[in-house]
Amino acid sequence: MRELRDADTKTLILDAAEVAFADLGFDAASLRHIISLAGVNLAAIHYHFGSKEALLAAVFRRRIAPVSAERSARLKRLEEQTGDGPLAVEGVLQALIEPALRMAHDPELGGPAMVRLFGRTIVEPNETVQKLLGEEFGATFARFSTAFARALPGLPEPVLMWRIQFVIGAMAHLMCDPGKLKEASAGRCDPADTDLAAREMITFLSAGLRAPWDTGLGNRGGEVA
Amino acid sequence: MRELRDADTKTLILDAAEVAFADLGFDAASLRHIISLAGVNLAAIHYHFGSKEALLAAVFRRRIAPVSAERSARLKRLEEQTGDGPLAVEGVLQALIEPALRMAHDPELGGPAMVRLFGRTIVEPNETVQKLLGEEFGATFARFSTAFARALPGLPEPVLMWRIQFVIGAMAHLMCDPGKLKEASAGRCDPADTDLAAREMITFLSAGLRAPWDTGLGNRGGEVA
DNA sequence: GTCTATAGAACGATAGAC
DNA sequence: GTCTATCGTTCTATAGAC
Repeated sequence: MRELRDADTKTLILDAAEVAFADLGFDAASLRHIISLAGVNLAAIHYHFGSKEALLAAVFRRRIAPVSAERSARLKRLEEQTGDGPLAVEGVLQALIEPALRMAHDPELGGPAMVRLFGRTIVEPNETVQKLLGEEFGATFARFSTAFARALPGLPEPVLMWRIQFVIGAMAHLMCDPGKLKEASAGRCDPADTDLAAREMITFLSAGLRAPWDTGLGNRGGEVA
Repeated sequence: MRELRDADTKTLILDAAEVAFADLGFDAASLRHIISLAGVNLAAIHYHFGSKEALLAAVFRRRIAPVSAERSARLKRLEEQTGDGPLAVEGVLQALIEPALRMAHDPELGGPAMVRLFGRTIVEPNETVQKLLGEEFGATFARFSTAFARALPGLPEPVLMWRIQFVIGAMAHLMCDPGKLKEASAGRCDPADTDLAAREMITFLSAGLRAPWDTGLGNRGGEVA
């Protein structure tokens, strides 16, 4: 466990970069802004990380492993408890959402800034960032796609693909810009209440995922599970 | 109707900026990139628009008025047809989504690039861009918030606020990065098929909006409408 | 209105002393 | 490992000729 009181330069940079990338986006967050937040020298970034791009990768990798592990563990537990039947959609969503939102309450996991950065990364237009996202999230994405398919037997695969994109979009939007909800609701909705946020998301998204689908024959597909 | 064959400098710049801002984001799309797309001089941008920020505002304003008008008209028609009862959720979603996606097929309305830009703007971290979005979208947002409330009587307002954010997030993600769905589905889902996209979105989102809600007392709220 | 030329600032990255 | 100083580039914005 690293002591905060004498955090080394590398950690100071990672912490500052996390906040800067989350709030401003990759392009707009300059190395000079990051060093001023971290209270270190400009050259230190290149010494420890090599480049801006490598810094983002380091920030991301530091936090994503615990989240991915927790997601995977929850999914595995759900699968074991379920046996051979279809998975509960809510359970799969929980395994996807809660480990990400849990970061907000634990500075060890990154805190609220890391939640924002996770969301931001998904909608970041920069190609380098998207490549990094694919490398770091690809396995998790595939794992959950399969789980959703097993939770929604009968749902045609293309329809599921559309719906998974909606799930990701809704998650990303709330995670990367929680201020918007607070502002729109004049403070009555608090995105910092992550237990509530998870519940609201799971309620909404599970209903969406389970919606009857259009068979393309003018009729509707059956209810799922 | 403006002739494309001898479009004036101002229009050339607007067209190029639309594509550049949509694909790269506001910060990453440089004026030099835009003038090279447009085939005009760098000074021309400042002469016609004054600043990069003012250029984005001009790009945005040129296209948003027809969309907002169409959205409002559809909502009004729905309200007139409905009378005093609750609005159909699907109808409200249609009025919100279809006018935006319709841009893709009509170069007069901006084409596919403008759909991407609409989505991109929503998730753009730049403060200036968010201020512009608030000014241009605020009235529409308020109008549709009211319509959703009327379509979902009994749904507590804070819950509705959460759900509207999920709707916006799902829309924005699909609009600003249609390539992701195509890639994730290995080409089997085509986001360019906007009729299908609208149907999939409306099916998913209306089910989410209508989901039973948690009353906070351990029981569930009634079904809506 | 359209251009060339350039100002002035900020950027990522690096060399080299300590 | 840490720093200062600076390189070379790119950015938005502008001055001024035509």
